[in-house]
Amino acid sequence: MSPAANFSSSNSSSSSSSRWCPTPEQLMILEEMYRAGVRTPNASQIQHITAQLSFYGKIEGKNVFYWFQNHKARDRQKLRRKLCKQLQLEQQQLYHNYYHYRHHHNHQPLLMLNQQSLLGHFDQSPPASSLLQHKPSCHHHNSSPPGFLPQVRETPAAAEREMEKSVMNMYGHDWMTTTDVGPPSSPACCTRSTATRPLKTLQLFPITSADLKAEDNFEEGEESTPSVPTD
Amino acid sequence: MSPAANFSSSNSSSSSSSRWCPTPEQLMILEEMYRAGVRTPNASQIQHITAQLSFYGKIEGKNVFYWFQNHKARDRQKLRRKLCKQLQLEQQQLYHNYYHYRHHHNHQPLLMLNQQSLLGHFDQSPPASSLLQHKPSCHHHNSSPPGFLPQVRETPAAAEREMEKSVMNMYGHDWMTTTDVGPPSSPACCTRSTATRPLKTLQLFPITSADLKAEDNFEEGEESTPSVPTD
DNA sequence: GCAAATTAATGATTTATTCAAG
DNA sequence: CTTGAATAAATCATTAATTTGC
Repeated sequence: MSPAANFSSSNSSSSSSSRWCPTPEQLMILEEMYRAGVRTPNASQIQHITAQLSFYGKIEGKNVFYWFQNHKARDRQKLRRKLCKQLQLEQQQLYHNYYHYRHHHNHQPLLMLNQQSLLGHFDQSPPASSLLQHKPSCHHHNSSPPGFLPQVRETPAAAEREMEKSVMNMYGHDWMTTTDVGPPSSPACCTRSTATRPLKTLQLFPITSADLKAEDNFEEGEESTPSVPTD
Repeated sequence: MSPAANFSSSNSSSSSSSRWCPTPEQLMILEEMYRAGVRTPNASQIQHITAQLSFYGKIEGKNVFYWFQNHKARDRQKLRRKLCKQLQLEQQQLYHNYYHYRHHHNHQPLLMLNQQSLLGHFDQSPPASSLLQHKPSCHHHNSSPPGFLPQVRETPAAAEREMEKSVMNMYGHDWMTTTDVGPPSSPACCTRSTATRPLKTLQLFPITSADLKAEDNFEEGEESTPSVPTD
């Protein structure tokens, strides 16, 4: 019966599965609703939702209820942690970047560009583990409380200020107009016109949240994607 | 495709080119990074990337920023469209099955499960006819919510409050005991084997990390814990 | 073959949401 | 309840592909 509706509910007969296992369709719809604004549906809403979702697989009202509860909570949690991590990473990387930038001045055979190091400095390896030892609520400090930059002990005050600034104007679009890094010395191997380059000193850039994605995991879906372990 | 090694004019001498045109090398590197997991680089990361890419042609931080933004968005868009399509197809098939199963020649307004109507379904029953229209749009929200959906376009806070209240009602457990909203005869939900009789003292069933969302880490339960008060 | 015209991609802006801090 | 921070979604705009008439 209903081959089309053959969601792979792995618990048809096993009867051992004690918990609901949302089918992709259910999950997608739930997320869609969440995105649309549903946060804590009331009883009748839950009934509706459950009725609808039941077409895609076994489901009960409580599942829906809990799903929204959990999703909301985890969303919040995720965001909070993201902010924390981002700050720490940023501080750390700032130092690294400076170092790297100074250190990197050699020519690479076109297309070779040591992405390795670049990526290495980026999200791939979240050494945050060591930084985030204290899992408890990482208080974000908008204005950097005087005792919260333990990892940056090496970062000069200048860097700190830089960061502050860059973090500051994200949508002021200030960084956009003045942005332009001065390339070491372009070997002019560029295939494009690449006329002139203002060669300005680097300026502010948009702070764009953590790089380590913990939020798009839904769509990224790839088998071998690094997709950082989140934590 | 696109030898890309040709003078593409456009930007001859002055800055006539109004927008950045990535060189193949730059593009390649960017894509490599994206593949490697970089999604939303922060200020310092953008600095770094820009510095590196400037080796291959003129580029500014904002270009890098925008590139990642767009790439990510369009990637997601693509995937979403795919999912929608699939979902709709399944719905159609479901409907078809059901249609044949029950009324060989009658249009039955069975629960239609298209996202939009789903969202709107809280309010009123949507026209089932649209189900067979096979509309590939599947656009999320925007346009205008068909039904009402508490806060799709209204004051989120207000709606939130509304829902908060409803949560209280929830705890009446009424909906929980009612659980399993039996679909007409859902061709696929004949799995009422285990949960036919909802227990009053239900255990908590957090969303299980099905396949899409990899919620591997549940650290602090925080408010996510349903904790059904039981009054 | 080649440009004008048309369409598809994609860079750049704007707008709407979301959560949390004050 | 308001506001700040930071997107992600939607949209605008320009460049590259392509189609088409000559």
